[in-house]
Amino acid sequence: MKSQGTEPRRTLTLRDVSEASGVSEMTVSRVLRNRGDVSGTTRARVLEAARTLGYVPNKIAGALASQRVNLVGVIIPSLSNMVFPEVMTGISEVLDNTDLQPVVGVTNYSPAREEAVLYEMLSWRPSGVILAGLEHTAAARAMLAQAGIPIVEIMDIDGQPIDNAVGISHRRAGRQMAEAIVASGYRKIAFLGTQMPDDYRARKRLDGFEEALKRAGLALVDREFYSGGSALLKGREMTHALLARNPDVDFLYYSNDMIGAGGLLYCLDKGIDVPGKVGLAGFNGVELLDGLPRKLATMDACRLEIGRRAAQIIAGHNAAPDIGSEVVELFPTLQPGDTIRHF
Amino acid sequence: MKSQGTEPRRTLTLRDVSEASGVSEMTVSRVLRNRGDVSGTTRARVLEAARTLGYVPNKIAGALASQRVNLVGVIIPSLSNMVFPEVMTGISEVLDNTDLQPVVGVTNYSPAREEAVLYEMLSWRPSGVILAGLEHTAAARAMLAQAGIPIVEIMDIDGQPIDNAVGISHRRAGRQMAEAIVASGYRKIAFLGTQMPDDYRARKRLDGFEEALKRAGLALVDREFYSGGSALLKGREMTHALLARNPDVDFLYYSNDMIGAGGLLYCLDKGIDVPGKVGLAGFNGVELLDGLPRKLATMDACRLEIGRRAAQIIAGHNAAPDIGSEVVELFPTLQPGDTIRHF
DNA sequence: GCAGCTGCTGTTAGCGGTAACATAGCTGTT
DNA sequence: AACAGCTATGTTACCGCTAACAGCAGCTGC
Repeated sequence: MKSQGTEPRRTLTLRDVSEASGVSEMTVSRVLRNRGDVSGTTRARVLEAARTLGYVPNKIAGALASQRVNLVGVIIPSLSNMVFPEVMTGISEVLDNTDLQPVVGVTNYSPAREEAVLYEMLSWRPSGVILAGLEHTAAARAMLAQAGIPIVEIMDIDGQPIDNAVGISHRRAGRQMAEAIVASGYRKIAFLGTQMPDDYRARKRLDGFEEALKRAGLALVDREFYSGGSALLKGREMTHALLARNPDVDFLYYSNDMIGAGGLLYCLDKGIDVPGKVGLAGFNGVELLDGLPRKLATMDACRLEIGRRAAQIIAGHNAAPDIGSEVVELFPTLQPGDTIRHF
Repeated sequence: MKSQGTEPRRTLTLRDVSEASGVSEMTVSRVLRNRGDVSGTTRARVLEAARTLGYVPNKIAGALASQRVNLVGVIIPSLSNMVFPEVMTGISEVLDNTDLQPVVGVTNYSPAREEAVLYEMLSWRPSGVILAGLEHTAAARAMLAQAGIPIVEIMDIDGQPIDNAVGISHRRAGRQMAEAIVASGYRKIAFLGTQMPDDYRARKRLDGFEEALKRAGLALVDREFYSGGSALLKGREMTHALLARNPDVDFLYYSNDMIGAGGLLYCLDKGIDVPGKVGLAGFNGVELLDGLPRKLATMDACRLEIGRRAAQIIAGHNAAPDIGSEVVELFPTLQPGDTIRHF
């Protein structure tokens, strides 16, 4: 803090270490970065001096001089819904084996905020950017395209990526789920989800879902949206409202597992026969579901793997700058759980 | 990306904007930072040029020249347990009204990793650091003390802070919960929690809890620990194991709400009378609980407020550097819910 | 008419490192 | 002995921006 024990002490520089160890600043720099040949004795003396002084290198100066920044910007909509932390885990896992470091920015599903966060990040000249989704403001797209660094758009591949992309087809995922539901004999199907002006992926799932229903000669019986609040509680409330409105509904498709879990708990509370009278399904494959009394049908979104692959792309470009762009499609698997009836 | 439309284009600098708009680099710099007087016409010309070129300032150079970095390092143990995202929300909420920006680092409850993350962060010379807990490696403490920037240790105040601290007394929280439980007539009390070599706060809660039991002439009947995996599921499993071992236990105190929720679901599944035969309590006050069939007793940890106050301290020091250190103690409230019986 | 503003713009000298090149001392070779 | 070929270290010139100060109009006031 401010006025520590000894003196007013300004912050240390290479020069301080250089003077303390009797070699040039350059040599100190080399030792501290393990770059170039330095004799064992000198290295030891320098390290000793740096340690006792408590020198912490100034990466700002280093980055400016070397034109190299070991940071990777990661821009995600939210931290509080279990899905992005897992993506982060995948990213960290891979970057931990490189000299790159993730830096997180959060947009709260606001495109304007995404643009602002991106601008801020690019102004630190990172080695790459990973960001969620394919939909961005025009300005954001322009910045990304101009940045001259590898960009990976994650989660979604239904659209035109700027550079690289890693994700799943949410449209297809929605379709698959609808097909499975219809195949199990459910006919009166309803949707419950987030209000999604800016959750494009939830919208794409719904689009795919409805498309497959249509192809089967069906249509959604009803739909219910929410925003904000405890997802579990909202799931209960929405389920209650929807079933009250449509007592004959036989399947509830939720846009995410959390509200699905709320719905499941509600049905169990009310003694509703699941999956006999009503079937349920969510989306994401969150770990939370493992602890529920019954396993909710879901599709995992390959979150960990998405994080890993995205990081690998950035790391790859960092090691060998002239690789081309790529699009990696992952395929989620349907986990039927205990809430879709089997024949 | 790499080879976009037009030319090989190196990244733009102030000079490019300066040439495009016919004024000096300094004037461009002033316009872009809204610093100093610039005529309206010039300002407009510069902004126009910057916009059409797609110029993004280089904060690395700016920070080096001005010796000012608008970043605040935030170091937390984990993103995946609902508690830290909420702290982050509080921090962002406050910093959004300043020119400061949070940068997150995650330690996974490892002191060595915390030290590494801290070193990395300090090497970017942030304007302040917020980090969880009062326990750090000796080297980390030394770095923090030397950094010459405001430090805020959050979550916990049972110990000696390096500079500022904002948090609650976990020891007291544990004590309070024990007192409430004993007051409700429970006598055969067990603890279920995380294995906590490095979760000092969970340990302090348990310490306080046992201390209060002892004062009431009681002791823990049994205890059960876990690590890793789905907390909800673990809660079920541990509860099962513990109740099998001790059929006469009448209260289960969980180290966090998530495993508590698992325990609650288990008890409801098994038809165990809650809170008649067995009472339950957790810790944290997570939103998730609102959706459960019955409300788990808990104590909120003031997470949002902790984030806010910590950010305010940093912002305050940033505005007026000569403020002294402070310790802010917050007081969690006990939420009895439906899982402690009332007289 | 001129000192003394005020308002706008330019110049200079770094910030703390690192790339690239230069240099000094040693080998081992022929 | 002379020289290439090391290895270990030092020197120089920036990286892109901003603080601090300098300059120069055009006014104001007396």
